[in-house]
Formats: sequence, structure tokens, C-alpha cells
Amino acid sequence: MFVKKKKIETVDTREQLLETAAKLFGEKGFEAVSTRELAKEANVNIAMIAYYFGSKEGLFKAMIEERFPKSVAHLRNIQKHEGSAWDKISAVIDLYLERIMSNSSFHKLIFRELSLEQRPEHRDLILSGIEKNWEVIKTYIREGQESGDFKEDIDMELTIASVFGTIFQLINMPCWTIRLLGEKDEKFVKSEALKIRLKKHLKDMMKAHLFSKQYSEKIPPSV
Amino acid sequence: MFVKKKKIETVDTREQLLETAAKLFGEKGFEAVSTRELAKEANVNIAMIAYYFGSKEGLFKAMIEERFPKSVAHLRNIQKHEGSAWDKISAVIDLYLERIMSNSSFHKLIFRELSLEQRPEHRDLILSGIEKNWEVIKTYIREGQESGDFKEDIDMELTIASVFGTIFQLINMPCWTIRLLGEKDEKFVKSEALKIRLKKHLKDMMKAHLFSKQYSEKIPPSV
DNA sequence: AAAAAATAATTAAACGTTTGATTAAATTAA
DNA sequence: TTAATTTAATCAAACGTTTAATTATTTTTT
Repeated sequence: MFVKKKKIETVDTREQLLETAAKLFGEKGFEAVSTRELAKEANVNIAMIAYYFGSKEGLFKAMIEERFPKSVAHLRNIQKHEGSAWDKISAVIDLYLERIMSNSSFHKLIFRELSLEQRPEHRDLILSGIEKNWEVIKTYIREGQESGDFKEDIDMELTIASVFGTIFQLINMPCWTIRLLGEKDEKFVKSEALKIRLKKHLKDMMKAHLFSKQYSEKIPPSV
Repeated sequence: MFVKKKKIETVDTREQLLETAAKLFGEKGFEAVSTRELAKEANVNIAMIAYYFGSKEGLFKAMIEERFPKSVAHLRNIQKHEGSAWDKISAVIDLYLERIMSNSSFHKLIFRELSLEQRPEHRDLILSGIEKNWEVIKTYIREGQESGDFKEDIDMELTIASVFGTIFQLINMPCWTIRLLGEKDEKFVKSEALKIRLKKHLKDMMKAHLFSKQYSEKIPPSV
């Protein structure tokens, strides 16, 4: 035997399962994917699910627990950003869009999970992971208000809902987006073109929404 | 015999199944609900699903096909509204919020279906139902632009995405909303208080987003 | 109007299949 | 060898669906 299989291979098996789980659960939903289908797609024996994760649920949970922290952690780096409150908010929009668009099937899954009245444990895990990010955004809005740049009477929470809602609406429902924008190619949803267009729209809308009237001429042009 | 049982009884069985299907599929997702569970919840024999709808899929399809048209038909009434372009857009926001909030589990289901790569037939049905509404909104925005009230450089499609996205984000993921707003009661998501707050936020944001600078003082106060 | 026939609605039980999970044996790595 | 990993075979339970029998209602016949 020339090429001995190393232990690296076994890590691969585990990782293969996690990766395939993220993909298939994201596309079809947890219950719609059978362990056989998942194992086959991952080129792995069914029993490996039980071996590494105990159960199908265990695989699901592990996948979320391992991927989610990585997915949200990045936001913290924003705080080191310099510049005005608006610069920071602009950076948050950029960062979120990058993260979500490069990880869309996982994010689909995450937010579908929140819409279901199943598996409350997952909901708690997810929510406690993302609520920290809300606080960061709120801090920036307050910062802008204190400097007099932003309006005082902003509904901060619903503003956050609008930013995320806009992104999720477009990214989590590709067929909706394709139809709305009159595109032909399914892949447009993952394209740089949409990313740029979405960034511009969000920043334009948020600028108009956040800035006080008297400061409106000071607003920097978007992109 | 005083009260003869009429055929009305059998329509009840069918209707019971449709109603329960909308509720359970909305809460848990199609695959997560078994025919036994559904039949039990509807107080109906399992075989009735096959009898009236052919299959579980058939029940799902029938439920969407019968409910969805009613759900979109109401929207058409907007066109009869009088007043400025803004008045009409304001009316659209009001109407959508009323519709979606009073029918939230069905709308959850509709839009979860769009996020899944299952059952393309459903997606087509849903999308062709809602795309007419986009055109109505676009017409109003153009109307406002032609009268000089609205900005010219608005990304119309993504503006639509923002309106719907904001609503769906809050209504389709109740636990997210509860957490974001720091509420205790799960029922807040269906409350009049949220509806009013959401209307105000959406109108404020859209006003700032749509109106030209020189007309901003003309904008009527929201609510 | 009453009896008979036909149709529609409902039931409990069982169908074959697929599900997630487990086993015990085989293979590989250390 | 010993422990870790992978395999094919197997399990009971749950799945969606179908069945054959029964009850309820409507229609037809007399």
C-alpha cells in the first residue's frame, strides 16, 4: 500500500457531514432531509452520523453550534472601526452583506429555524448569538444622535428590523428576488451586482432615514 | 327527526382539514407534520385526507390554492383609493399590515415555501399571485415621481423589498421580534401596539426615503 | 309517501415503505 | 496488539396511503 489513509481522513468524514448538513438542511429543511440522503451526498456511511453526533438532531445541533459563533463573531471587529457614526453603520451594512451572501444557505437555515415553532433550544442559541449585534448597531445610532447628525425620534429597534429584513427578504428567498428584479439567472442572487445594488439602496435609505434635515447636505455620497 | 343532517357537514370536514393544515404547516413546516397528527388535531379520520385531497401534498396544494387568491384579492382594492401618491402608498402599507398580521401563520408558510428548494410548483403559484402587487406599488411611486414629490433616483424594486422585508422579519419570526423589542409576552407580535408602531416606522422611513428634499416640509405627519 | 336503489361520507384496520437508529463484524491506524 | 474508524445488515417505529366494511344522505322507483 502506497498511500496510507491518515487520521485526517476521519476528520474529513465529520466535516463532510457538517458541510452537507448545512447545505441540505438549508435547501430543504431539517425534516425533509433523510439520514440516508445526507450520508449519500456526503459520501459517508449512515452509521457515521450516530458515531460522530449521536443522532440526526445531534448533527443539526453540532452544525449550528460550530458554525454560528464563527458567523456572528466578526461583527465585534467593527467596533475598532474609526470614523463617524455613519461610517460605522455603513461598515456594518457592508460586513453583514458580505457575511450573509457568502453563507446564504446557512443563513436561510438559521432564520427558517426562527420562524418554526420547533426546537426552542436552537432558537435560544441563535437569538443569544445575534442580539449582541443589535446592541452594537444601537450604540452607533446613539452616537450619531449625540453628535447631532442623526434624528432623535428614530425607532431604533424597527430600524434594525428594516436593515436585516431587507437583506433576508432578498437573500433567503432567491426565487422572489429573481422575479422582483426580472432577472433570468438564478445565480444573480449570489452575484456581486446584487451585492453592490443592495449596499447602495440600504445606505441611501438609511441615510435619508437617520440623518437630521439640517445635516442632510453634509451626507457623503453612497459608494 | 327534527334536524336532518345536510351535506353541509361534509364540507365541514374538508374545511377542518384545510384550516388545521394552514395552522400546523405554518407552525412546524410541511414535512414535520404527520397525517395522523393533522387528522387528530382536525378531529377527522386520516383517510379523509386521501378522500378529499388525494394525498398530504394534495391537501397542502389545495390549501394554498384556495387561500392564497383570497389573500391577494383584497390588495387590488387599493387601486380605487383617492388622494396623492403618498396617500396611496400609505394605504398600501396599512392594508398589507392588516392582512399579514391577521393571517400570520399562513403567511409564514407562504414565505417559508419560497425559501425552500422544494415544490417549485408552489413557488410559481405564489409568485405569480404577488407580483401583481409589486406593479401597483411601482405605479404609485412613479406617480409621485411624475408629480415631483418623490425623488427620481429611487431603487424601486429594492424599496419594495424593504417594505415587505421589514414586515416579514417582524411577523414571521416572532421569537426574534420579542427578543429585539425586549417584550415578555409572545402575543405582542400579534398586538395592536406593534401594528401601530410598525405602521409609524414604515411610513416615517418611507417618507424620508421617497420624498425629494425640497418637498420634505410638505410631508404630512404620520399617524 | 314509502320503499328501494344509488351515491357520498366516514371508519378502523392494515398495507408496504421509509425513517432514524443500532448492531456486530471488518478494516484501518497507532 | 489495541483502539479508533468504517462497513453492511438489521431493527422497531413511524410514515403516507389504501382497503373493505359501515353509516348517512340523496335520488329513483313504485
